[in-house]
Amino acid sequence: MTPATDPRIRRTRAAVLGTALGLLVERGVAGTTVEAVAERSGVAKTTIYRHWDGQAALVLDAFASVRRPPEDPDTGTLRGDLVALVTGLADAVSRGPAAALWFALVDAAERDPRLADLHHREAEARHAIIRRVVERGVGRAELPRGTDPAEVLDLLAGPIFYRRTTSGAPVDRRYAERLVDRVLRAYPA
Amino acid sequence: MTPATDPRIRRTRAAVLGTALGLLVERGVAGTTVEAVAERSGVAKTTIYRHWDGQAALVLDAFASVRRPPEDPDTGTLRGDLVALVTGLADAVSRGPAAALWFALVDAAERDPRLADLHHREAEARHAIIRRVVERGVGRAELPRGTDPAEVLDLLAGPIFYRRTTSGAPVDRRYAERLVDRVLRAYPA
DNA sequence: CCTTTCCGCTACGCATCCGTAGCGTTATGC
DNA sequence: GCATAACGCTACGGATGCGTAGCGGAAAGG
Repeated sequence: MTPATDPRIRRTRAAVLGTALGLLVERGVAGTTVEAVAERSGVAKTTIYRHWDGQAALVLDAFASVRRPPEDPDTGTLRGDLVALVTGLADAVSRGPAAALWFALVDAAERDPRLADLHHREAEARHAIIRRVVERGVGRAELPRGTDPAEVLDLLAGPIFYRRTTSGAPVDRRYAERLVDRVLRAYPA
Repeated sequence: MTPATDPRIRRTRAAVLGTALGLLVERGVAGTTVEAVAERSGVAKTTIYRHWDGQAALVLDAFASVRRPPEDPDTGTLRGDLVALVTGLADAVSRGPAAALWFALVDAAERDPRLADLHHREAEARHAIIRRVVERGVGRAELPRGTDPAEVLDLLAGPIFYRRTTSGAPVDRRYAERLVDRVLRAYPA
C-alpha cells in the first residue's frame, strides 16, 4: 500500500487499522467485521470499502500493521542476547495484547494462505535474529559448532507461548531467565 | 450430558459432533454454524436445537468430545517415556487434524471462559502424566532432585507446537527424539 | 401391540453483515 | 481562491444464520 501523503487518508487508515486491531483482540477474526470497525472507529463503512476490498483484506492489513521485528540486542555475550530477546518476547506475550493477536493469527492462518504467508514472514524475521545471535555465540565458543539455530529458537520461543496458553502460570522475566539458562545447559560448549 | 440409551439419540449426537469437528478443522469456530452442521450431517436443525442450546454449546461439546489424555507409557526409562510421549504428540500435531483443533481452541479460549476452562483441564491431564514420568525419572536418578515437571513439559510440548505453527518444518519422530535428547542434556543427573 | 419419544420437514420473523449507489460536504494541495 | 479528492450519510438488495412453532412419520421399548 502506498504511503499516502494526504492527511485525511493517513488519519482514516490509522483509525481503521487501530480499531481493527482492538476488535481482533476482543472478538477475534470473525468478530472483526467491517460494520463493527466502522461503528467503533467513526469512519464510515463506505470509506472503509474505498480503502480495502473487504473484511479479509482489512484483517490482513491489520495483522501486518503490527509487524515489528525485534532488534538484535548484541550485548556482547550469548546469554545476554538471549535473555534480552526472550524477556522481550515474554513481556509482549504476557502483558500486551500481542498474545491474543498471535493466537488469532495462527488459527486463521490454518485456513487462509495469505495469513499463513504473513505469519511465516514474521516468524522468519525472528528467525533471522536468532540465527545471528547463535552464530555469534558459536564464534565466541559459547555454543558448540554446528548448533542448529532453528532448534534453539524452538526451545526458547516454544515454551514461552506454550506456558502462556496452557498453565496460565506467569510468563515473567524471571521465567525467561530461567528458561535461557536451562536451554543453554543443553548445549555444552 | 447423560450417556443416553436410545440408539436414535446416540446416532444423532455422534453424527452432529463428528460433523462439528470436521467443520471446526475446515472452517474454524466461527464457521461451525448450526446450519452448516445440520446440512452436512443430515440431522435436522430443529433436532440439533433439541440437544444443544446453540452454537456455543455445540462447539464446546465438540471440543470436549476429543479429549483423549495420553497414557503413561512407563517404558522403564525416562528417555523411553519421554520419547513415547513426545512422538505421540508430534504425530498428532503433524498428521491428524489435532493441530488445527488445538489452535482453534487456544484462540477461542482467549474470549470464552468455558473454552478456556476446557483447555486448562485438558492441559492438566497432560501435565499429570508428565509429572509422574518426571518423578519416576527423579526416583531413578535420571533427573536431578527438584526438577520442575512443568518446566520439562514446557520444554517438550512448546517446541512441538511452535515448530508446527511457525517454520513449517517437519515435526516427525526424528525431531521428537532429537528434542528429547537435547532437553535431557539440560538436566545433568 | 401401542404408547412414548425422537426425528425430519416447512415455514417463519428477526438480526447481522455484506457490498454498492448516489449525493452533499469538507478538507487538501496547487 | 478553486478544482479535486476524500469523506460522511442514507438507503438499499441480498445473503446468511439464529432460534422457534407446528405437524406428521417412524422407531424405540415395554
